[in-house]
Amino acid sequence: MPRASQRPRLVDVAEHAAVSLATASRALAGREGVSTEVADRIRQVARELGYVANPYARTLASGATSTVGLIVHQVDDPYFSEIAAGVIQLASEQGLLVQICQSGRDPDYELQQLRHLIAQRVGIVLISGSGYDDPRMESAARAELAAFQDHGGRAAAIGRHALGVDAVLPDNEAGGHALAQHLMDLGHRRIAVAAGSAGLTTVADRLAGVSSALRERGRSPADLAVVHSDFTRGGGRAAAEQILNDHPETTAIIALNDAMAMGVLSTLRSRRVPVPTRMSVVGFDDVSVAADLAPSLTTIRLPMTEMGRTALTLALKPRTARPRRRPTGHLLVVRDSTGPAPRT
Amino acid sequence: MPRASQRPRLVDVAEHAAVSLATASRALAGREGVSTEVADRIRQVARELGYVANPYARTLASGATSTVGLIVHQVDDPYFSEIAAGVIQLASEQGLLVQICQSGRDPDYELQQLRHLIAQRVGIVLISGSGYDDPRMESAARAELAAFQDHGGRAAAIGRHALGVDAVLPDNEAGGHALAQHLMDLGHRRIAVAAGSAGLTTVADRLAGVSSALRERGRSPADLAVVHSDFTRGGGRAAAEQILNDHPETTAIIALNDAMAMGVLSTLRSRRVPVPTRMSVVGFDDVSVAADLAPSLTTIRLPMTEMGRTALTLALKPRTARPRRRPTGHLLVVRDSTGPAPRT
DNA sequence: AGCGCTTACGTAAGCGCTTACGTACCCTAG
DNA sequence: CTAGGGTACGTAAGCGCTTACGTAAGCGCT
Repeated sequence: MPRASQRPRLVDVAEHAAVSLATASRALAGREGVSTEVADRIRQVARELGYVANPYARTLASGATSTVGLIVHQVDDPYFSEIAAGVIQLASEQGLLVQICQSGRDPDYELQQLRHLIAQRVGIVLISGSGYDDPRMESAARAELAAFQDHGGRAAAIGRHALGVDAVLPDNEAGGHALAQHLMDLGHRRIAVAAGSAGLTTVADRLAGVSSALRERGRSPADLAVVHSDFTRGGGRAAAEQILNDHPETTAIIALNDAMAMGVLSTLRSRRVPVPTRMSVVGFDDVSVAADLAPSLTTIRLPMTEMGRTALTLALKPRTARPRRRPTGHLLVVRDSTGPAPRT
Repeated sequence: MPRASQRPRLVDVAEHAAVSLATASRALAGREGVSTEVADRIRQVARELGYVANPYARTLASGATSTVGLIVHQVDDPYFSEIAAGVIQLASEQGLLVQICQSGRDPDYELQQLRHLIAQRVGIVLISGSGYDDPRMESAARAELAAFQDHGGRAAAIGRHALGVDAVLPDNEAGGHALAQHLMDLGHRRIAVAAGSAGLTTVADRLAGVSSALRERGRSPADLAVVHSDFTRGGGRAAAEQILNDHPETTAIIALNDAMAMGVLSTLRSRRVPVPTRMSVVGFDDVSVAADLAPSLTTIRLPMTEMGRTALTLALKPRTARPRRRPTGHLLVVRDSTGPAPRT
């Protein structure tokens, strides 16, 4: 078979520089044992020839990959695309490539994608999105990741815990707490929650924060109407419909992410419910459009892009005995979608 | 050196099936020259062992990569994230992996990313986003892609022409035309355009459509105020400010993409300019949030996700003598951001 | 002077696959 | 019964790199 590519190879560089393959390799890798003089010559030749190492050969020989696999639920969901942007930014700065996969919010498919990425020999796996309450699924993923890391891979989770790997985690509970407090401060007593799928840990955590805030003020959790749907705009619309129908006394809706909040706002608009005068709405995440909605959305800001970068940073460091947790800051951003509770 | 990975190799499969390496390879690749009986046995063994081919070794040996490189301006821009979603979907169905790069709307950096992807030996390059009017840049990219394709690579462009590769292209001119016509039908006479960077072909094309529509109705292009900024929300805000200040007679703003339209709406809201009663606004692309804005946005719908899929489909087909062009449909979607021109 | 140590480089053995080519076998035709 | 040709499989040569190990030269030391 003829050579597949016409690109210059390491031997070409070595020949031009009149050294051996090994020396050329060492020089370009910046490793010890090459005099600065020779190393400079080799680098010079490589530049002139436009030499770029073949990553396939390199990986095959060394066993060390330089590509990172990123699993998100959906890239066209702003929450995930902002995370992806952060990961890609940092990866690009580090000369790494990012292979991206969509799980479509399906735990089975996600596990399959994870296996696929590992089989493809990526060096780093980043997995984002909420975890699932399904213990079978989580332990399968955990086992897969553990085996992966035992063979020298590195993994980190974004916004997700309990996988036995390093994680960058927002304080979902505190965020939920802050939202509920904000609404209670405004005098709201009948609060409804538009929640994502019941099986998600993120949902459970954010909800727990909301409940605890109510409890602290002596409210009964029974005062809280929780409607489960899914973490999409469509899910938000559905949840809002149900809230309006089943809990007409509601004066404030906590959507557990911004996508749902957008759906909620959309339904309220079409049902001619004025926001915030008749109904306050809050979201969670602060995706970049949140500020441009009408009314602009009160929400909890998470630094998604930074979370992506941090996760990759964690994964680039050597593994520690116990998985690390990097908390992320969060911030209540008050905008125009919340206001005082209407007089009854 | 010890073996890098503990994963089963092809030799393991071959041994367990009591055949040679070559036969095992042939059987798993589904190539000729293996009796069905033996092939079945090999596949069976492979399954039992959980064998997955090492893509690095495979690529090194065969020279044929199975990863596609995708260049976008920014993944957290909904236009691009929807395209990316389409590409990733189809790639995943085909067992391909997607390596994604952000050019950050910088032609130099984009060229660099392109070179990097090619150096990384991806098999397919998809490049999206507008082209640049800079002939030096475009011809450098074109040359790079031509060389890449001559060495067996495949490339396709999304929403971008003149690169000498297959392209899936919306009819930007017709879209611009339709928007202008829609506004004129509503009685608008003083129309302003919030355009992206002047150097982009997409901007030129969409603008040309707008101008031609005006000309057909006997309007002078001088009636059209064109403000250049960039294709982001911030750019839309800036453009809107300038339009309000310098062209107060304007009753309708054509934003040349939805991101800018969102910025325009945001500025109008803060300046208390009612939409559409005092000012109509249209966008271009129909990103998924466009329908959820307040007011919902009149815009031209482009099938971004499908465009991503189509581009990959094109790239998976053998190259033709002349680059193919796949037009995409477009559709004027009338929503609440446009209305009759106010009486003067 | 001779010893060992370090330094700088070369040699060559893989990494796990694909594939050109060689070989054994069986079938059919002459 | 043998030549010719097809089929099924094995052998081995790479793909372009990394790296363990070998070697030769230079150094200081006793």
